[in-house]
Amino acid sequence: MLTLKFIQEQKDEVIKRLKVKRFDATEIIEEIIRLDNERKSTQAQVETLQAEMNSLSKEIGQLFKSGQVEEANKAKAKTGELKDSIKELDNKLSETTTQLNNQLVQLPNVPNELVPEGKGEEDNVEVKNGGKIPELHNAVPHWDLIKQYDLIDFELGTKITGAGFPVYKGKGARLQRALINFFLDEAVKAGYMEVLPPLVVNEDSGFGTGQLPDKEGQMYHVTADNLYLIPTAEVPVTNLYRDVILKASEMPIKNCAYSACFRREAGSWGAHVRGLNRLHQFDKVEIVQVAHPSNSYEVLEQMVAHVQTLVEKLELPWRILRLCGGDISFTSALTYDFEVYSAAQERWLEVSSVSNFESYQANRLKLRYKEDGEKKTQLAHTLNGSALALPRIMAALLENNQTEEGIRIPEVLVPYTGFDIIK
RNA sequence: GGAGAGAUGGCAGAGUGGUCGAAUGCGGCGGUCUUGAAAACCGUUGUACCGCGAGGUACCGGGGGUUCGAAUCCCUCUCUCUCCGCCA
Repeated sequence: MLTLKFIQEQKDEVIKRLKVKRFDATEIIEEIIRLDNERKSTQAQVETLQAEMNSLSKEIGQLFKSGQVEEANKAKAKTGELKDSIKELDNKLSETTTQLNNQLVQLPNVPNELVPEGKGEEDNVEVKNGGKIPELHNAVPHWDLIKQYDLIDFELGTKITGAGFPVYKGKGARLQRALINFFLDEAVKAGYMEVLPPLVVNEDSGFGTGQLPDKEGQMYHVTADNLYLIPTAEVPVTNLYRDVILKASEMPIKNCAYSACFRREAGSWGAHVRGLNRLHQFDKVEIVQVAHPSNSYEVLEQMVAHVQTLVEKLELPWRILRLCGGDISFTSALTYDFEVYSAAQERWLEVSSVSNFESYQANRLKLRYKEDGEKKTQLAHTLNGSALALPRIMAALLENNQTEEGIRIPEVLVPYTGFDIIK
């Protein structure tokens, strides 16, 4: 969430920039400022009374100690009223604070200046592309290829779990594992430290990265223990740094993680979400960085560059989009999406999303740093990106590399798969 | 799942109703000494909020209560450890 200081000091700027996200913040900001001011004055009152109470209590203690019991009892009588006022004001204070927080979490992150105006996907701006779109005739879509070569079984998944939970089999499973290992190895080579996090997180973690309180419905909730299945490794990995004060010299922190990801995603199930295009459970390798505010945008560029090397090595046609205000997420300040071209579906598939959250998550996480020798703490910046999400990569690889003989495996993956063609 | 013990500052660990934001040790930082380092010695060392400032307030796992006053007493939740059971 945004800091109160920022909102108070740059109110008009916040309203203006949130318009790019198509969010009218005028009212909510007025309310936040009103509540914050109320909070401050109530707090001042409470603290004055508490100070009074503290000194009175000390006096009573002294009186008892010196045996002046009567005096002490007299003084005691005075505290009752004070106590009541403190209690009353204290209740008001916590009520105001709760209301303030409720408003604050509803305010999205302000977008960076680079974020273009726009309503939705169609207004995203292509910033770069590469690779070659293969020319295939009668290309078979991946949902048919996986049946033909017996790589993934959706019906079996439906039988044991439900729709959107595929079962990978034989070379399909092996290819999946190859991609995971390839992505992890590449990330480690690029300086990211690998972590293998829990796939289930608590409420605090969900709040820290911004999934809770509002996007509850998108996660699977283990109600018996009040835990959530992670929608992305971003959640557990970023939360490793919750309530942490770093030294400036420790940044940037670079972590990567493979995880299964779980999404309830109550969307439609038409042609565009067929096969591997949208699943309830899928695999992903995520890269996460905690960076100094002064260079977090350079870090973002590096992360984008890293993802680019992946799609290039996989020989997939790719393009990078800068998300417009209407398509960028609630918590992000700037996001680049990677898409790869899927030759049989004849459309671009999103396979990565790389974002700078600036201090928006850090403020929720209480993730701070100190400059060398400085006493005051400042909020760090957090970033993350998919590197990469597997299912659509798999879809594109299968569709783009289909030949008369079978499905050709890109060279970089052969050491991982142990085969160079699926027949 | 059953029984017991516990949760205090970066770490270890004292404190069982007032003078305790909290002893002491270690670690960190600064200094003295030294050509430099080590050792020794001296000093310093939590976070947040309010306030221009002086200063004030809160925090001893979380929440609630008792009391003029709570790290300390009571209730409750969470977590950790030990033993037993079960188990990949």
